[in-house]
Amino acid sequence: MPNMYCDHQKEHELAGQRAKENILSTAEVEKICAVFRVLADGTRMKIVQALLQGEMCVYHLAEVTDSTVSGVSHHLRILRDNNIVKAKRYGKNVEYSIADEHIHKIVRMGIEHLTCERE
Amino acid sequence: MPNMYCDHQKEHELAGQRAKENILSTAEVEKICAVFRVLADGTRMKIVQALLQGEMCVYHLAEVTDSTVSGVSHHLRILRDNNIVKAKRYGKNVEYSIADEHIHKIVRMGIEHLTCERE
DNA sequence: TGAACAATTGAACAATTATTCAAGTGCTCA
DNA sequence: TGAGCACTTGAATAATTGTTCAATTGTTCA
Repeated sequence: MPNMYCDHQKEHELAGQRAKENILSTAEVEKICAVFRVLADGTRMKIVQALLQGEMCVYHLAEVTDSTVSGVSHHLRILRDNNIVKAKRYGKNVEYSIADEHIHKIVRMGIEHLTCERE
Repeated sequence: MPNMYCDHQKEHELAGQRAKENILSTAEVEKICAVFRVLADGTRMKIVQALLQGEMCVYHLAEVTDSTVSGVSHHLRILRDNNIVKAKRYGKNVEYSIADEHIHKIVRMGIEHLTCERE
Protein backbone atom coordinates (compact mmCIF):
# COMPACT_ATOMS: atom_id res chain seq x y z
CA MET A 1 0.00 0.00 0.00
CA PRO A 2 1.43 3.38 -0.90
CA ASN A 3 2.00 6.06 1.67
CA MET A 4 -1.39 7.71 1.93
CA TYR A 5 -0.19 10.98 3.42
CA CYS A 6 2.65 12.13 1.25
CA ASP A 7 3.66 10.11 -1.77
CA HIS A 8 6.66 12.01 -2.98
CA GLN A 9 7.42 10.03 -6.07
CA LYS A 10 4.07 10.86 -7.62
CA GLU A 11 2.88 14.09 -6.11
CA HIS A 12 5.71 16.42 -5.31
CA GLU A 13 5.95 17.90 -8.77
CA LEU A 14 2.32 18.98 -8.53
CA ALA A 15 2.16 19.99 -4.87
CA GLY A 16 5.52 21.71 -5.02
CA GLN A 17 4.64 23.59 -8.17
CA ARG A 18 1.29 24.70 -6.79
CA ALA A 19 2.87 26.04 -3.59
CA LYS A 20 5.63 27.71 -5.57
CA GLU A 21 3.10 29.57 -7.68
CA ASN A 22 1.19 30.91 -4.71
CA ILE A 23 4.22 31.96 -2.71
CA LEU A 24 5.69 35.44 -3.03
CA SER A 25 8.82 35.95 -5.11
CA THR A 26 12.26 35.76 -3.53
CA ALA A 27 12.65 39.51 -3.95
CA GLU A 28 9.36 40.24 -2.24
CA VAL A 29 10.10 37.81 0.56
CA GLU A 30 13.46 39.49 1.06
CA LYS A 31 11.79 42.87 1.45
CA ILE A 32 9.37 41.58 4.04
CA CYS A 33 12.19 39.90 5.92
CA ALA A 34 14.07 43.17 5.96
CA VAL A 35 11.41 44.74 8.17
CA PHE A 36 11.59 41.87 10.61
CA ARG A 37 15.37 41.86 10.56
CA VAL A 38 15.37 45.48 11.64
CA LEU A 39 13.05 44.76 14.54
CA ALA A 40 15.05 41.68 15.54
CA ASP A 41 17.67 43.58 17.52
CA GLY A 42 17.18 44.38 21.21
CA THR A 43 18.55 47.89 21.06
CA ARG A 44 16.50 48.78 18.02
CA MET A 45 13.38 47.31 19.57
CA LYS A 46 13.93 49.46 22.65
CA ILE A 47 14.42 52.52 20.47
CA VAL A 48 11.15 51.81 18.69
CA GLN A 49 9.32 51.27 21.96
CA ALA A 50 10.67 54.50 23.38
CA LEU A 51 9.61 56.38 20.24
CA LEU A 52 6.13 54.88 20.42
CA GLN A 53 5.71 57.12 23.46
CA GLY A 54 6.72 60.27 21.60
CA GLU A 55 9.61 61.79 19.71
CA MET A 56 13.02 61.83 21.29
CA CYS A 57 16.57 62.96 20.52
CA VAL A 58 19.58 60.67 20.13
CA TYR A 59 21.00 61.49 23.54
CA HIS A 60 17.80 60.46 25.30
CA LEU A 61 17.53 57.31 23.23
CA ALA A 62 21.03 56.34 24.33
CA GLU A 63 19.99 56.89 27.95
CA VAL A 64 16.82 54.85 27.63
CA THR A 65 18.47 51.96 25.83
CA ASP A 66 21.57 51.87 28.01
CA SER A 67 23.87 52.27 25.08
CA THR A 68 26.22 54.80 23.50
CA VAL A 69 25.20 57.72 21.31
CA SER A 70 27.30 56.28 18.50
CA GLY A 71 25.71 52.86 18.77
CA VAL A 72 22.22 54.33 18.81
CA SER A 73 23.05 56.49 15.82
CA HIS A 74 24.10 53.43 13.83
CA HIS A 75 20.84 51.72 14.72
CA LEU A 76 18.83 54.82 13.86
CA ARG A 77 20.34 54.81 10.41
CA ILE A 78 19.14 51.26 9.87
CA LEU A 79 15.69 52.20 11.18
CA ARG A 80 15.57 55.23 8.88
CA ASP A 81 16.73 53.29 5.84
CA ASN A 82 13.88 50.89 6.43
CA ASN A 83 11.18 53.53 6.85
CA ILE A 84 10.58 52.73 10.47
CA VAL A 85 11.61 56.01 12.03
CA LYS A 86 12.03 59.50 10.64
CA ALA A 87 14.33 62.32 11.72
CA LYS A 88 13.79 66.05 12.07
CA ARG A 89 16.46 68.49 13.07
CA TYR A 90 15.74 71.22 15.63
CA GLY A 91 18.87 73.26 16.03
CA LYS A 92 21.63 71.10 17.38
CA ASN A 93 19.34 68.19 18.09
CA VAL A 94 17.73 65.62 15.86
CA GLU A 95 14.36 64.44 17.07
CA TYR A 96 13.35 60.98 15.99
CA SER A 97 9.83 59.64 15.70
CA ILE A 98 7.97 56.63 14.34
CA ALA A 99 7.54 56.92 10.57
CA ASP A 100 4.72 54.57 9.99
CA GLU A 101 1.32 53.79 11.44
CA HIS A 102 1.59 50.04 11.47
CA ILE A 103 4.88 49.85 13.26
CA HIS A 104 2.57 50.15 16.26
CA LYS A 105 0.63 47.15 15.03
CA ILE A 106 3.67 45.06 14.18
CA VAL A 107 5.22 45.57 17.59
CA ARG A 108 1.91 44.93 19.33
CA MET A 109 1.61 41.65 17.40
CA GLY A 110 5.03 40.69 18.69
CA ILE A 111 3.99 41.38 22.24
CA GLU A 112 0.77 39.41 21.80
CA HIS A 113 2.67 36.44 20.44
CA LEU A 114 4.87 36.64 23.51
CA THR A 115 2.03 36.75 26.03
CA CYS A 116 0.14 33.78 24.61
CA GLU A 117 3.16 31.53 24.52
CA ARG A 118 3.10 28.53 26.77
CA GLU A 119 6.34 26.86 27.87
CA MET B 1 18.32 81.63 25.57
CA PRO B 2 18.48 77.90 26.32
CA ASN B 3 17.75 75.29 23.72
CA MET B 4 13.97 75.15 23.69
CA TYR B 5 13.65 71.71 22.14
CA CYS B 6 15.89 69.47 24.11
CA ASP B 7 17.86 70.89 27.00
CA HIS B 8 19.90 67.91 28.06
CA GLN B 9 21.60 69.41 31.05
CA LYS B 10 18.31 69.99 32.83
CA GLU B 11 15.83 67.51 31.46
CA HIS B 12 17.42 64.26 30.48
CA GLU B 13 17.37 62.79 33.95
CA LEU B 14 13.59 63.23 34.03
CA ALA B 15 12.74 62.38 30.43
CA GLY B 16 15.15 59.48 30.37
CA GLN B 17 13.85 58.08 33.61
CA ARG B 18 10.24 58.41 32.52
CA ALA B 19 10.88 56.59 29.26
CA LYS B 20 12.90 53.94 31.05
CA GLU B 21 10.01 53.23 33.39
CA ASN B 22 7.45 52.83 30.61
CA ILE B 23 9.62 50.65 28.40
CA LEU B 24 9.55 46.87 28.64
CA SER B 25 12.36 45.10 30.47
CA THR B 26 15.42 43.89 28.60
CA ALA B 27 14.28 40.29 29.08
CA GLU B 28 10.83 41.01 27.64
CA VAL B 29 12.28 42.96 24.74
CA GLU B 30 14.61 40.06 24.01
CA LYS B 31 11.68 37.67 23.83
CA ILE B 32 9.78 39.87 21.42
CA CYS B 33 12.88 40.28 19.29
CA ALA B 34 13.25 36.53 19.15
CA VAL B 35 10.00 36.23 17.20
CA PHE B 36 11.11 38.82 14.70
CA ARG B 37 14.57 37.28 14.42
CA VAL B 38 12.98 33.99 13.41
CA LEU B 39 10.92 35.68 10.71
CA ALA B 40 13.91 37.67 9.49
CA ASP B 41 15.33 34.91 7.33
CA GLY B 42 14.26 34.45 3.72
CA THR B 43 14.07 30.68 3.80
CA ARG B 44 12.09 30.66 7.02
CA MET B 45 9.74 33.30 5.71
CA LYS B 46 9.10 31.17 2.63
CA ILE B 47 8.47 28.15 4.81
CA VAL B 48 5.94 30.10 6.84
CA GLN B 49 4.23 31.41 3.74
CA ALA B 50 4.02 27.93 2.27
CA LEU B 51 2.55 26.59 5.51
CA LEU B 52 -0.01 29.39 5.61
CA GLN B 53 -1.58 27.58 2.66
CA GLY B 54 -1.78 24.26 4.45
CA GLU B 55 0.36 21.65 6.13
CA MET B 56 3.31 20.23 4.28
CA CYS B 57 6.13 17.75 4.76
CA VAL B 58 9.84 18.57 4.83
CA TYR B 59 10.51 17.31 1.33
CA HIS B 60 7.88 19.59 -0.17
CA LEU B 61 9.11 22.55 1.86
CA ALA B 62 12.59 22.01 0.48
CA GLU B 63 11.11 22.02 -3.03
CA VAL B 64 9.10 25.17 -2.49
CA THR B 65 11.93 27.09 -0.88
CA ASP B 66 14.61 25.94 -3.32
CA SER B 67 16.80 24.58 -0.58
CA THR B 68 18.02 21.30 0.83
CA VAL B 69 16.07 19.00 3.13
CA SER B 70 18.78 19.39 5.74
CA GLY B 71 18.73 23.15 5.57
CA VAL B 72 14.95 23.26 5.84
CA SER B 73 15.06 20.90 8.78
CA HIS B 74 17.43 23.22 10.64
CA HIS B 75 15.11 26.12 9.99
CA LEU B 76 12.08 24.10 11.06
CA ARG B 77 13.76 23.42 14.38
CA ILE B 78 14.16 27.14 14.94
CA LEU B 79 10.54 27.72 13.96
CA ARG B 80 9.38 24.95 16.30
CA ASP B 81 11.48 26.19 19.20
CA ASN B 82 9.83 29.55 18.82
CA ASN B 83 6.26 28.25 18.66
CA ILE B 84 5.74 29.32 15.09
CA VAL B 85 5.21 25.93 13.53
CA LYS B 86 4.28 22.55 14.93
CA ALA B 87 5.10 19.05 13.71
CA LYS B 88 3.05 15.90 13.47
CA ARG B 89 4.40 12.57 12.34
CA TYR B 90 2.42 10.41 9.90
CA GLY B 91 4.40 7.26 9.31
CA LYS B 92 7.66 8.17 7.66
CA ASN B 93 6.68 11.73 7.07
CA VAL B 94 6.48 14.73 9.35
CA GLU B 95 3.80 17.21 8.42
CA TYR B 96 4.41 20.76 9.51
CA SER B 97 1.79 23.44 10.08
CA ILE B 98 1.46 26.92 11.52
CA ALA B 99 1.26 26.76 15.31
CA ASP B 100 -0.28 30.04 16.10
CA GLU B 101 -3.17 32.16 14.89
CA HIS B 102 -1.40 35.50 14.79
CA ILE B 103 1.54 34.36 12.74
CA HIS B 104 -0.95 35.10 9.96
CA LYS B 105 -1.39 38.60 11.29
CA ILE B 106 2.30 39.25 11.86
CA VAL B 107 3.23 38.21 8.34
CA ARG B 108 0.34 40.19 6.87
CA MET B 109 1.57 43.26 8.76
CA GLY B 110 4.98 42.75 7.18
CA ILE B 111 3.43 42.63 3.72
CA GLU B 112 1.36 45.73 4.40
CA HIS B 113 4.41 47.63 5.55
CA LEU B 114 6.08 46.60 2.30
CA THR B 115 3.22 47.71 0.04
CA CYS B 116 2.84 51.18 1.53
CA GLU B 117 6.53 51.99 1.34
CA ARG B 118 7.50 54.79 -0.93
CA GLU B 119 11.04 55.07 -2.34
C1' DT C 1 35.40 83.35 14.42
C1' DG C 2 35.98 79.52 17.61
C1' DA C 3 34.49 76.77 21.50
C1' DA C 4 31.16 73.52 22.89
C1' DC C 5 27.69 70.38 22.06
C1' DA C 6 24.74 66.89 19.12
C1' DA C 7 24.93 63.64 15.96
C1' DT C 8 26.98 60.89 12.15
C1' DT C 9 30.40 58.12 9.91
C1' DG C 10 34.09 54.59 8.86
C1' DA C 11 37.04 51.04 10.00
C1' DA C 12 38.31 47.16 12.97
C1' DC C 13 36.99 43.63 15.83
C1' DA C 14 33.85 40.36 18.09
C1' DA C 15 29.82 37.73 18.02
C1' DT C 16 25.87 35.49 15.70
C1' DT C 17 23.93 33.11 12.12
C1' DA C 18 23.17 30.38 7.82
C1' DT C 19 24.74 26.66 4.97
C1' DT C 20 26.82 22.48 3.91
C1' DC C 21 28.04 17.70 4.35
C1' DA C 22 28.36 13.39 6.67
C1' DA C 23 26.50 10.56 10.00
C1' DG C 24 22.64 9.49 12.67
C1' DT C 25 17.51 8.17 14.08
C1' DG C 26 12.82 6.59 13.15
C1' DC C 27 9.54 4.40 10.40
C1' DT C 28 7.65 1.09 6.79
C1' DC C 29 7.17 -2.83 4.11
C1' DA C 30 8.79 -6.71 1.48
C1' DT D 1 15.34 -8.66 9.76
C1' DG D 2 17.20 -5.30 6.62
C1' DA D 3 16.80 -2.17 2.80
C1' DG D 4 15.15 2.22 1.71
C1' DC D 5 13.03 6.46 2.54
C1' DA D 6 12.07 10.78 5.62
C1' DC D 7 13.91 13.47 8.57
C1' DT D 8 17.21 15.18 12.18
C1' DT D 9 21.57 16.33 14.12
C1' DG D 10 26.42 18.02 14.82
C1' DA D 11 30.47 20.05 13.40
C1' DA D 12 32.97 23.09 10.14
C1' DT D 13 32.96 26.86 7.26
C1' DA D 14 31.34 31.11 5.29
C1' DA D 15 28.73 35.23 5.60
C1' DT D 16 26.23 38.86 8.27
C1' DT D 17 25.76 41.72 11.88
C1' DG D 18 26.55 44.47 16.22
C1' DT D 19 29.79 47.22 18.94
C1' DT D 20 33.45 50.19 19.77
C1' DC D 21 36.52 54.08 19.17
C1' DA D 22 38.35 57.91 16.76
C1' DA D 23 37.55 61.29 13.49
C1' DT D 24 34.17 64.29 11.23
C1' DT D 25 30.00 67.14 10.25
C1' DG D 26 26.51 70.43 11.57
C1' DT D 27 24.66 73.72 14.71
C1' DT D 28 24.54 77.41 18.27
C1' DC D 29 26.01 81.22 20.81
C1' DA D 30 29.32 84.16 23.18
